[in-house]
Amino acid sequence: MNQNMEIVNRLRSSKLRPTKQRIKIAEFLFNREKTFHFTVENLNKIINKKSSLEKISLATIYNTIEAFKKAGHLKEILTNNNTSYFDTNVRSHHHFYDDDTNELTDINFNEIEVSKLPHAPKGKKIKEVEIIISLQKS
Amino acid sequence: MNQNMEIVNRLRSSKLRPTKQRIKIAEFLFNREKTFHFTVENLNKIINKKSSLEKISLATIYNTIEAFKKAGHLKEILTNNNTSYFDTNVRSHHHFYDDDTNELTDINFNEIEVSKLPHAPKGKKIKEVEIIISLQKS
DNA sequence: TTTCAGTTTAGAATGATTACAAACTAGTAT
DNA sequence: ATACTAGTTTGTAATCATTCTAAACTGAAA
Repeated sequence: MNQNMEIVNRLRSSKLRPTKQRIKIAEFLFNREKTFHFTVENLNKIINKKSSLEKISLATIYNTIEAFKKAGHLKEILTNNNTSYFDTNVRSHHHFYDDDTNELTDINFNEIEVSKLPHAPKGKKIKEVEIIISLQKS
Repeated sequence: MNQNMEIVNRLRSSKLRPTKQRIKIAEFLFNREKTFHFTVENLNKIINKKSSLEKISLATIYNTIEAFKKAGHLKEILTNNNTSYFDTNVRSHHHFYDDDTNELTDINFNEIEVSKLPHAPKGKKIKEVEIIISLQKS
């Protein structure tokens, strides 16, 4: 209950009650160096692998991911695959999407540059600019 | 069977047998001035509205849209909504996506500009660059 | 006019996600 | 400590989009 304090505080400051399920998922997702791309099904398999003592229900994983997303700890990535992908890197950045393998890769922020942006329609403002570069075999 | 010739030829030149279902859908989609954004469910409702004499099955609509997409007559648009959106405008262009209403709007090609692109990972080449600007109430 | 590969169809199957209602629990007040 | 309550978790059912399937149908070539 000590190396968890950082995670617990992170949850508290997002008004998320630090339950053991949320702590376990948050530790898994956020205590890592490289950013992590995943689907819910994906995460479920890892979190609930046989060795896990306390299983977390799929519904809770969905709830938690949704809560983390709303709190700004996760970013949802767009693909044309009918599955949601999430990214632990919430800073503005973009992605390669491999149509053949369904794999996502980050694009380094300094490798892409938008020099001109439209203005939003009236009554609206720009929330986010997302660029996906889809790849195919060359 | 005359104002259809353009559509029929379009289908033929894509190696798509011009069946009455495909002709009907193609006429609806491509005989218009402004570009059209839709989901399959969307299109199904319009094509099969009560007044339609000959209904087209949902499976056929899915098949047809897939065939048109493969032939390059439709473009699939990415959103984080778990539904596929299509666009009759296949020229390279980008979109606003309104998170509140799930509506897509074209961004005029001269209103956005990418000045720097990453190179594709080895073995891969860039198929498409897609930019989605998500909007929220201001 | 026959033939057959390509197409359509209704309905079943699948996969992702959301809804639900009962059981549980973190945190607060007593 | 104890009780309380709103917030959470859970298993399961329900929903929604999409794909599969196998039988019936049809455009167009011979």
